[in-house]
Formats: sequence, C-alpha cells, structure tokens
Amino acid sequence: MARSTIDDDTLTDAIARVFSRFGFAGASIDRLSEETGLGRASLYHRYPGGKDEMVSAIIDRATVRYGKALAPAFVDGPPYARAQEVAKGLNEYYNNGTQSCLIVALSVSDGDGQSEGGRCVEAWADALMLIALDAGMSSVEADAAVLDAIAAIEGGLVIAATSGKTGAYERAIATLPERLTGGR
Amino acid sequence: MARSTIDDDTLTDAIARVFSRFGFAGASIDRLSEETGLGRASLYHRYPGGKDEMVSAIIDRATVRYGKALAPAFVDGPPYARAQEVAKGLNEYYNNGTQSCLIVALSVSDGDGQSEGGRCVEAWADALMLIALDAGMSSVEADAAVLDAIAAIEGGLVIAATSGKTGAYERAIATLPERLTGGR
DNA sequence: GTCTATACGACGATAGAC
DNA sequence: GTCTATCGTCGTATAGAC
Repeated sequence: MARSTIDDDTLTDAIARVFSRFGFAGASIDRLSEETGLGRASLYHRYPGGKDEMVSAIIDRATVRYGKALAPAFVDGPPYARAQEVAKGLNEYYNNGTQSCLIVALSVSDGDGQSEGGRCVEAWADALMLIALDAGMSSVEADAAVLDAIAAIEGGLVIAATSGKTGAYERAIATLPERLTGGR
Repeated sequence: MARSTIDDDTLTDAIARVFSRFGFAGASIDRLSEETGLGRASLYHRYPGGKDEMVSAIIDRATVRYGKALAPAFVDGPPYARAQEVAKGLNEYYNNGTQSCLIVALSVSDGDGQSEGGRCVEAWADALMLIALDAGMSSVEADAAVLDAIAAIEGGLVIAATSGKTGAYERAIATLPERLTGGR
C-alpha cells in the first residue's frame, strides 16, 4: 500500500466532524470531499463501502477515544480523583464543548447509527457506574446519578451547538466528580 | 378554499414528527408523504415553498405550543408552583419523553434550523429566568440554573432517544421546580 | 384538494487515466 | 493514491387530469 497524502486518523477525524455536524443524510460526499481535501473518488478508494463504511470507521475510532477517556474508571484509586480524570478526558474528547456529539448526530437522520448510539451510551454508563458504586452508592442511586451526569453533558453540548453558550456544558464537566461520588 | 381531508394542525404535527426524528436532510418527501398519508404533490399544494416552508410552519406551531407551556412563567404567583406548571406543560409537549426534540434535530443536518433553534432556546431561557429571579436568585445564579435545567431536559431527551431509558428525562422534569427556585 | 406522470437536479457510486 | 469524467438513482419540485 503506497503512502497516503493524508493520514488515516486525520482523515477519519475530519469525516467524523462532518457527520457530527450534519448527520448521516446531511453529510454529502461533496461536503466530505471539501472538508477532507480529498476528491470524491479518493474517498471511495479509502472507504469502498461508501458512507456506511465511513460511519463504521468513525465509530470505531470514537470507541477507542472514548475508551481512553473512560480508562481511569477501571483502575483502582479514590473515586473522586478517578472521576476527575474521566471528566478531563471527556472534555478533551469534546474539545471544550465545541465538538458536537456524534451520538446525537447519528441518532437523528437515518443510517445505522441508531443502535450504535445506544451501545455507546451503555459503555459510557457502565464505566461511570464503577466509580459511583466504588463511592458507596447503591445500584439504584448510581444508575440515576450516572444517567443524569451523562444527560447533563449531552444537554450541555446541545445548548452549546444551538446557542453557542458553553456554560451548561462546562458546569456539567466540572460537577461530574461530585455527581458520581456525592463528594465521597 | 375547499375542505382538506386532513386537518391543518394534524398535518403540521405529523410533519414535525418526521423532521424531529430524521432532521432536515433525512426528512424526504417520500417519508413525509408516507407519514401524512398525502401524496407528494398534495404536500406541495399545502406548502408551495417545499421543505423550507414546512420547517417554518412546524417552528411556528412549536413556538405557539412552547408559549403555552411557558405561560405560567409570566403570571404572578409563587415561583415553585409556577415552575411546576411549566414542567407539566413541557412534559406534555415532549409527550413524556417519547417525542424527540425538534431543536436538536434541526441543529443537526443543514436547513435554516440552526438560528431558529438558538432563538427557541433563548425564549425558553428567558421564561424560566423570570421564575428563578422571582425566587430570589441573583442574575448570575439564575442564568446558570436555567441553562442547567434546560440542558438536563435536552440531555434526557437525547438519552431517551438513543437508549430508550427515560429516567434521566423524567428526573429532569421532576426536579425543574427545585432547580429554578432552590426550594424557595 | 388530491392524484398520476414527469422534468430536473443533486447525490452516491464507479471506471479509467495519471 | 488521487484525479476527471460519467452512470444510475433518489429526491425535489412541477404540470395537468380528476
């Protein structure tokens, strides 16, 4: 395989930005071509399966990046500090709230993103749950705290995308450790 | 103008459901035709401006319905009770969390929904702000409380749409009065 | 007011030259 | 690996009969 003029990860990230912003149906090949700087045919060379394969690729990469952000949830240590690490990682992933959420974008519009989005939320919830349980919450408390924390972040991203106000997102990130541990 | 076989409001609501679910680009005329039971040409008879005009119509109607839900914010009375009324109205609007949010759907995908979504959030925030200020919050406190409350609801809707779990949404609705008043 | 038929354009995808 | 050119399809929108 000869060298590409654009790095694989860089390409995938550029494509992910377009899908995140415009959804599956709104992410036209022309737009993808413009954003990536590659011609239409080159995109098909990289992703013979077309848009469906692009979605698979960006979800795979998102899963890896999510995984890294969530990794501190799986190690031993004080719950509050682990939650802080996770919050930091998520904030990097969402680029301080300027990056609209792929899950949301793919849940709107058709494509095969519906089920993928659900599984992604599950993985996220499972990781945070570990922290909440370690902090001494009951399973019912932890379940609620975790989903509320995720909802706060997702909601903050939506507000940021529609109105440009990032305050709600920033507070959602900042209060994540408190939400997951009750301060413990 | 002769009688329609489908009521104007019913038609608009059906169209709104399609746009809410699939976004602007994903809401094809075929899908709209199927959902409304009207032929493609009939849709253009009702909305000569095509999809753009449909979006205008559903936003106008959403604004009216939002207005009704938010009306209790503008009357005199104890802040907590007013917030409860607003929460009840919003919950009806979102059909207990089963109705995905139009704002979110139009912010994804292109169309002219971007700015409309922002203005809609503004209107929502302005109404809730009145309650928070009446409850004795400072403007800074109120601004944060209001945006966080909206984010919680929007986030809850996103979680409900992607994973089917409505818990976060339900708690966001239930805790709205507390969030806006601090219990006052 | 709604339907069938159709024009026209945009988009997804492919072939072949470089 | 990337580009130009092109084909088929789907989707938007319109025309005209009922």
